[in-house]
Amino acid sequence: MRKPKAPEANRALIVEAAIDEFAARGFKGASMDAIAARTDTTRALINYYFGGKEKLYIAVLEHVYSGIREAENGLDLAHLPPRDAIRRIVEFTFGYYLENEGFVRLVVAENQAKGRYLKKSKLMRSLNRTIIDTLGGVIRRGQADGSFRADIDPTDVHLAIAALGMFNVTNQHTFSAIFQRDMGSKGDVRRRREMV
Amino acid sequence: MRKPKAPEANRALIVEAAIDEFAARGFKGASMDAIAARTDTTRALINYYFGGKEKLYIAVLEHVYSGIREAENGLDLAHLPPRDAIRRIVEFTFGYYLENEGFVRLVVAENQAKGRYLKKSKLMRSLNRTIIDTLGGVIRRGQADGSFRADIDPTDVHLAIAALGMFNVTNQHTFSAIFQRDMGSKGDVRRRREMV
DNA sequence: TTTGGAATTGGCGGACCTGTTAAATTGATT
DNA sequence: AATCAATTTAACAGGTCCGCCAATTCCAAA
Repeated sequence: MRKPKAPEANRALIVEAAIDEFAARGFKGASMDAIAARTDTTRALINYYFGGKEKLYIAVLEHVYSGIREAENGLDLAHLPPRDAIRRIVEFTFGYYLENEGFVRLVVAENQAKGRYLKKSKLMRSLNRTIIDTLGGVIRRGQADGSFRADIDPTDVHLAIAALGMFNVTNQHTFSAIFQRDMGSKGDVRRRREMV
Repeated sequence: MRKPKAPEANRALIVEAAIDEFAARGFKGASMDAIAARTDTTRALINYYFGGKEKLYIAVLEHVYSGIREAENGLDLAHLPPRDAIRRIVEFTFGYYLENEGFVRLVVAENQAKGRYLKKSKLMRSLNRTIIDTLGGVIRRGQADGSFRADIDPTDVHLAIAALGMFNVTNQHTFSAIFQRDMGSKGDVRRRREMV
């Protein structure tokens, strides 16, 4: 009793399952068998496809980073006044992190590994220039029409947006436990997004 | 050829080494043998002291949380005007995270574990009330003398301060790698602290 | 000096986990 | 129908890691 051949579908399934597993347990903590179980395949098959745990992890990393940058490119900010454009970027980012915990937790995992695997992927550098560019464009427009101060660095702005957005996801559990707040409740989330 | 008896000194050494190891590799990733090697002891001895990996991890958690809360209590804010007091809290927190990466990375690790171990420690709840109380006190004073708005929640303020401060440490590597910034350079760090 | 409990060590057993390899199976092509 | 490459499976070998136990050593008090 064999499964029918479905390599492409399997590849996609494996990547999705791997996102969850790596996000939940980090690189070392993740188990190839666990990923195989989630996809009704075997560890050997995954190795046949991706060539090992590390290669799979890097493939996952590239997949999720591509995902968020693509979504950002679809924001269509050109016709918005600078202040509204910034607000839109903030709300989008905050929401994206919330709906894609996998991405956020992978970034955390990758930092725990000191960025070791990210550095091995050439694809990354080109990929991530775009968010700074779009942010820079909006800021320049805002400076030209007087909405924004002159001494603003796009990378700094991105840092602030990312920091406040990620914290909500990454520190959910300790924050909830320590300060008796349900970080997940709908009302609170909306309020925090507004605050950012 | 045995080592002399030095249980108290050993206990302290082991906790320090465990902070580094757990911070660097997370709960599951950390190796008891690695901790033993750093302290010139053996895995069996550590188990004799702490009763297992999980108990040791919880002891470490309580140790580092006690550390930051004690330091916060020494801030002596009563004689400062509200705005200066807030600024002092921000600068202290930012600096403490930077100098105690171990603490920050342990918080990250604990969140990856969904706060499982933190919840097992009764000590935590009482410990962490203090930071919110001191912040609340400063904010009330500021609202009374008109420096601050009325609609401010101390927990929200703490969240913002913690988020921006932690991001610098936790996302150092991915941020540096992606945006070609050396997050560690002295000048940049000072500038970012001022920004917060 | 003896003794008893605390501290310390080495080693064993069991559980996981990963990468590989040889064999079995499938589906398309001839 | 036969063939052949692409998939898929089962099993093995090597490695790491943790908790436990029995034995040994240290120290202080009697």
